[in-house]
Amino acid sequence: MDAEESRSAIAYRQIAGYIDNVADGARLPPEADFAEMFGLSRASIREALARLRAEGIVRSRKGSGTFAMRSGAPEMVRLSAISSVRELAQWHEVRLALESEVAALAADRRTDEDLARLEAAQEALLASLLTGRGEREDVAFHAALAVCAHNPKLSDALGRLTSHIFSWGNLSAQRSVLTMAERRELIALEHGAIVAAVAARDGDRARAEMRRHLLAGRTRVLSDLQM
Amino acid sequence: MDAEESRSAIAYRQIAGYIDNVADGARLPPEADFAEMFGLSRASIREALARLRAEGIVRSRKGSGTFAMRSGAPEMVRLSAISSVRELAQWHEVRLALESEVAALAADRRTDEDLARLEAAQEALLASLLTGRGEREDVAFHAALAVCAHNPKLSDALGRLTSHIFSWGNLSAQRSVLTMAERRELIALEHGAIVAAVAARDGDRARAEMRRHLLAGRTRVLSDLQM
DNA sequence: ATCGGCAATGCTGTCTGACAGCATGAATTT
DNA sequence: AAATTCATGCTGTCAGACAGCATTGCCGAT
Repeated sequence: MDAEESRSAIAYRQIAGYIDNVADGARLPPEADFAEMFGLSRASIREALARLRAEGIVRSRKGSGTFAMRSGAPEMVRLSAISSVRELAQWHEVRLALESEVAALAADRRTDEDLARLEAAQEALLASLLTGRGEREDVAFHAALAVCAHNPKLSDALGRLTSHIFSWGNLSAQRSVLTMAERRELIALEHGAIVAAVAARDGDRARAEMRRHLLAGRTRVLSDLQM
Repeated sequence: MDAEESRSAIAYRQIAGYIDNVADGARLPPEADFAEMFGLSRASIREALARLRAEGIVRSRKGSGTFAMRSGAPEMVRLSAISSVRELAQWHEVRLALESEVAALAADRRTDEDLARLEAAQEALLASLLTGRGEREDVAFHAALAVCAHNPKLSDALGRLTSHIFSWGNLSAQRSVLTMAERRELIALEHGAIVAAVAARDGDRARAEMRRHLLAGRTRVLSDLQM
């Protein structure tokens, strides 16, 4: 089910959960206690705390202790590093939410020029899949769709999120269970359905097709990871 | 007066400087080499690397090495001050995307305790609407719903976004075209439909009801603004 | 009794040494 | 030449130890 989560990731999750049930500014248990609590070494605890420190969730003072900083109210949503399959799945759900809305808005608001650019992006993607993995062209397709939605905030957030998720996949082993031909056919089909819905200005259908596309992609990725 | 810089801070500065002079995606020297270079222990190097990992500047792969990720966007999106109705509408669309997905996931994944908390939040909201504007309770209701979705990334992003939007529009509720009684009735109706869908574990209906709720709210706010 | 200093204790920061397990490239075999 | 095995390098993790800062609480001086 869950591909082995690293020990420091376990520590991170546990400590984050601990902080959720604690007052703002409260002092956390010593690292040694956390280590004993979770059955991990102090090194793993420190690894997790280093991440929490970097995220502003926690603050450590030498000789004094580590303190929860829940009111660290950053004015932005941070894309913290993805360190487990679980986190990848969570970000993927955020992407699904944004991208399906983008598809619907794109169908409602697209101009004819928008549609032309979208179709061009789709053709470029299919062409590049004959020779390479077409990863960049896939991103370009989704970017072209985002433009159609005419909502800069939404497309900006989605763009950063997508590249964040892709950067994880870049460094992980790219061993797909699909052949290039199968992959190309699937993308042609799924993207094609989205383009058709956008062309028909059918927002609900565009949303549904995008959901199908992303959910299918998630299934493919997860089955790859379980090989 | 030099407040002694911690060793891990030195390591962080040095490694960050090293990364600046290196290509994107390049492989960094092994931790042991960094340690020898800077005259520090591997523990301090790892402490610095943990921070760089959390910031998305580097990524480590077990058995392979640590790699520079200069293009890693550290933040999802900056919630800059809303300075126009157009921007408000754009953020509202982002919220709509996230919140409707949250509603669907909440219906799929809620536990019985989640549901109890959600219903309690709804009752608290209705009670507070008898005396005040119930703004804080409204936020609490949506927060309770976000908990049901069991996706920290998604609920965190949504929470920040919602408070951002609310910080702008807190005056809109004051000069509303609706009487308090009308407002209460509408919220009872719309929230009640969402709660019912979550209780029935009907994700699609929860999504639809949330969309309706937010779209109705947008219409109300915009009509207020045009008064 | 109050206040100032002082020792004891607890905690984080850092160091050292070691080992497991994954990834990669080289050597070897077919 | 291709496939397989093997050797090596690197990160992740563990264990134990010590330095130095903060805080607590005791003790003595006034």
